[in-house]
Amino acid sequence: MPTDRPGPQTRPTVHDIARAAGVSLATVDRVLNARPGVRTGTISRVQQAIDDLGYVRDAAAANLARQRSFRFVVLLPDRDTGFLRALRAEVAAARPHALLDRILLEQRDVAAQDPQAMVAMLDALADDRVDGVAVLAPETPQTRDAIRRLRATGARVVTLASDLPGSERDHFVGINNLAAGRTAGVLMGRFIGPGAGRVLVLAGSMLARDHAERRLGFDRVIQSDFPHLHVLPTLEGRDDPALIAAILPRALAAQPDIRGIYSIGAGNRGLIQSLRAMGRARDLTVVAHDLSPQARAALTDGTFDAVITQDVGHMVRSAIRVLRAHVEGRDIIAAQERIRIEVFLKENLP
Amino acid sequence: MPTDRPGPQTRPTVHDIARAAGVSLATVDRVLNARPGVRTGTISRVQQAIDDLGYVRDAAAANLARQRSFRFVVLLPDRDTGFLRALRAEVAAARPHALLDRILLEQRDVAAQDPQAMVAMLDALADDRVDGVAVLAPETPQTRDAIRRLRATGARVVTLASDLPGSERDHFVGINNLAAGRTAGVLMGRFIGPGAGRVLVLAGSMLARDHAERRLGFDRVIQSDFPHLHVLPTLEGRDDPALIAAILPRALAAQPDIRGIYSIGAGNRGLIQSLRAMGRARDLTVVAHDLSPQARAALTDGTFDAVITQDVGHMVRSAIRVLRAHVEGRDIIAAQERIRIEVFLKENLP
DNA sequence: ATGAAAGCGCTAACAC
DNA sequence: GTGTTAGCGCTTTCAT
Repeated sequence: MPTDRPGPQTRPTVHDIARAAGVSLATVDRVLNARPGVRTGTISRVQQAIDDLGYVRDAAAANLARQRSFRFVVLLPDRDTGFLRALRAEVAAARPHALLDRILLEQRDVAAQDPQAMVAMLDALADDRVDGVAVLAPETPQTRDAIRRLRATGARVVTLASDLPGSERDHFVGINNLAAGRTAGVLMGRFIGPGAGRVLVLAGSMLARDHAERRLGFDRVIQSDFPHLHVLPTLEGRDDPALIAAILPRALAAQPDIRGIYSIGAGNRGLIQSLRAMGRARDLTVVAHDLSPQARAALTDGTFDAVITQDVGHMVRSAIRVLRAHVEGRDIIAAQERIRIEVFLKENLP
Repeated sequence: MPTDRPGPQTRPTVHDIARAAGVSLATVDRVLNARPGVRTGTISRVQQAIDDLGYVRDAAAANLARQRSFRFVVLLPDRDTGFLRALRAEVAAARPHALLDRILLEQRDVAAQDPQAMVAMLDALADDRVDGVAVLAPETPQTRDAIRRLRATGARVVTLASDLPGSERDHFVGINNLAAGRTAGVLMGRFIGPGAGRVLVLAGSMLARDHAERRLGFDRVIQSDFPHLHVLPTLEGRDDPALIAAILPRALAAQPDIRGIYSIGAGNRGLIQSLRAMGRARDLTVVAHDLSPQARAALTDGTFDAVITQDVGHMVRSAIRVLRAHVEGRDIIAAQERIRIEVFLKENLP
């Protein structure tokens, strides 16, 4: 029962267009690339031939002839979290593959505690000749403006992990963090079950848009679907194991009926250490983000109950594909660039 | 703080190799493609030059010169389930993109109720000249052998969704179904909570390896982590809404303490209809597979509690990439071809 | 405004 | 065995 077989077709080439339109290759090329110096009448004749023959440009051949190469830069905060470490590793892993496609991939760390550093770096790239930039930056008016300036130079920009709406970036590579927070909320609510109680929320910093969005989604779900749970104000651990080890026991002691912890962002190492030290690893329901080696271990031994992740390798490859498509003026396959909210429990670890 | 910038390098070409080794382009090409007719000494001289210069072949240029085109065929059972419908749609959607890479993509439906049909089709393809085949077939010794015969003709084969170990297929495109079953089990166990009860399992047919593996993973997790739950023998609904509507109420009536239903495979339409008709849509914990429009609606209105999915678009694109890499003798990026077990709850629907 | 011709990196006849 | 040469489909000087 044959269903769908295309005939063995031979695609038309620029030669076919040239012959059909009665012009030379050069003219076809000018029309194809919307270059000036062609009479309107000629343009329409060529366009007609293109449409008639159903011509589709061979991108590989075009790139070969063009000898075009791309320079893409990935900008990351210079912190040392599991997530950023993984991101850097994936960028490094992607470099040789990118090189095969004539893409030079650089990665630079930007001082995270200095708000001006990122702006300075973006402005430097605007002067430098760079084709595309993938950036993970906190949401400030200054970074937004710097990205706008960078875009104005013709460079393409994607935001990574944490979006910067209003910055005129071309694309956001990451998960829907509101939905991720909702997912965390429903896992927390259903795992804790019917009894009332409080939930502690731990975050690196609320300046990052991704963290703020997760918190919002989490709160909304708990409020609407699990009203018997009470979510406490965010505890900012600044990804500092020592700080977390100091504030967490105090917070747990202050409220005796805490039944769950939602770890919104970086700082899992300190959280895990503290929980184990306090002997509270098993009785609390803990939902965290980012499947680092530490988080994986915590999931395995029951310290964590669920970990929500985004595939960092996918993000890096997607950022490269999207930047390239934008530079070449091609469409992207939206579904392929959708970064998934992945849920891991002890039982489905890969 | 610059971290990682490669210098603006120009890749060596075949010309550079030829010059360095003191041979002609043709000889370089012979060595590169392991073609016969080159003295051992010459081979090693060329190989030396390749290594010294760090030459990497430009795949795009090679394909252009080679004018090679690929014929890939996707073989699917001729049933009309949401999953297969989605798979067909994705194949159709991928066709134009594939064509840009000189890949002719065909899709054929094979009679599902006739065990010989698939074998006949595979053998027909073995005679036909086809470069790659992606197949979704039940696991029988006959299909295994037919795939082995097909592979022997030089065609590359990937199994889709349901694996056929021992068939010598090149690759399996799909999720780890044992892990998917485990995931379903833990969601079921944790959502139902501490009280004892029974769980009904509904499947299309246990002949399919993917379904059998899911069942196994599910049983194992329930047994080890939720021993207070008792899993009943599989109810085979054959994806027939009428049949399911007939057997489901009987099964539910026979055991009063059924608290959950695990729908392993096709047949969600009938399940949803029956649950609504019986008024049991809300009180039972239902975990199902494959996010069809019906399943999505059931999740939204609370009939389903969780749906486990594999991204069908990803599967199709992955199958094409993998087949092509195998035909061209290239490596695949394993992480990119990993099909994820996705978990959807009402709150994190995309 | 248009065309002829060379060439991108690689492959494949066909000579020698 | 090895080399010469003519492309693959497209772009790009440089003439006209």
